[in-house]
Amino acid sequence: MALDVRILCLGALSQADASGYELQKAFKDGPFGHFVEASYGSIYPALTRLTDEGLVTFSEHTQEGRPDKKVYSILDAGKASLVAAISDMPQTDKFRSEFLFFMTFAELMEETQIMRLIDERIAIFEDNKARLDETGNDVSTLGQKFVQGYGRAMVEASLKYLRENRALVEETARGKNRPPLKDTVKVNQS
Amino acid sequence: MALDVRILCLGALSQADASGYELQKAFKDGPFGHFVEASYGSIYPALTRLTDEGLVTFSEHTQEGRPDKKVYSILDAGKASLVAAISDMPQTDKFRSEFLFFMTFAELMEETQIMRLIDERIAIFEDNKARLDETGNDVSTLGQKFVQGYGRAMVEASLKYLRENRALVEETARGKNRPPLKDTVKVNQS
DNA sequence: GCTTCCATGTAATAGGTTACATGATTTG
DNA sequence: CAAATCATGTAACCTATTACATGGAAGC
Repeated sequence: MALDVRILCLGALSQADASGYELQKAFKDGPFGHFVEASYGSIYPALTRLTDEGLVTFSEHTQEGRPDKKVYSILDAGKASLVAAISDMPQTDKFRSEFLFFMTFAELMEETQIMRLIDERIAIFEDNKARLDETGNDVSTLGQKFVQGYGRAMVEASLKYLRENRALVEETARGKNRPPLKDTVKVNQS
Repeated sequence: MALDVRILCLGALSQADASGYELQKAFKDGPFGHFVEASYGSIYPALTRLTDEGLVTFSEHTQEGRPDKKVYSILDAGKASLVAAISDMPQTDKFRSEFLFFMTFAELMEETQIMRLIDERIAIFEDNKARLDETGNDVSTLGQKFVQGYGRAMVEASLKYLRENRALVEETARGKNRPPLKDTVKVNQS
């Protein structure tokens, strides 16, 4: 698989040296955050293996008041490996959404639950948006800007859709003389 | 995990009886297509297990000119199980994009490769859009319409962003007296 | 004639997550 | 005083993918 945790680590290390701990944070909150994820249980073994393969090195840093850490740096072989990886054709995105699956069965839920689902969704995307704006400052290359812009476009489109349809669902749930819910979903047909 | 293949199968079977083969097709091309996926290697064992647990049954259908098939139906216990599953709070979406990861390292690629990447992406989304319009006819419930509309909104936002930025990247790649690529990415700031 | 579609199923393998173990320090 | 942050690592587990096995019929 082209996008395993090892390649992820190489990608992050190509931009800045980091420890395993920092890599996890970077995947979670950094500019990769919205389309990538990895746990410590996969990052640490990946770094060990990358070291064994001669793609990265590390130096140990002793810190006062904090645990020691290993700061990894990418080697030329690692850079070559990254370039090779991004020369393959990318697989199609994997998007797995429990929210959308749940919403498919909206008729099995109560209105209050549906609204709660949508509201939480909106809150999550507002968070995402805020985080994108925060991290906006430390992106510099064309690629990073493109990716960030893409993320922002998606978040904004999601929020727009959710807000428009939230209002419609709410209205319909309140009034009883109105046409059935299923005819009121507002779809943005281009 | 709330959204494993077993729940996926229950969800699909709550809407219509189907064989394992048909379920895979439904996940791939049907109304779930854009946010769910499952292979035969996971569906068949899942159906066996659901049967053992008394959540579904099947009847064997012998067909002329075609292999026999087992058509599965959801039982009341299965429906209850599905309702229980969608009562949990959904996990946040998992979105894993090789395309975006690759694009992050655009400076390591040649312009032609970047353009190829973007063009293929656009083609994929146009396909998705066409498929959404095709399957648009057999969705009927509020939930299905909501989910479909969401998918359409995402696809359209993606296409819009890709097209706008494709043009910009192309222009910048052609002219040499222009500002560097990294300053030209068009971001839709709300 | 080759490929795709129909149809089910198993085994090997890969890949990851969760939980655990450990422990000082800072923040609430 | 409890919780979160920093920091690394391992082991058990789970889940799903890939490849394989099988085979007729229909479409190109």
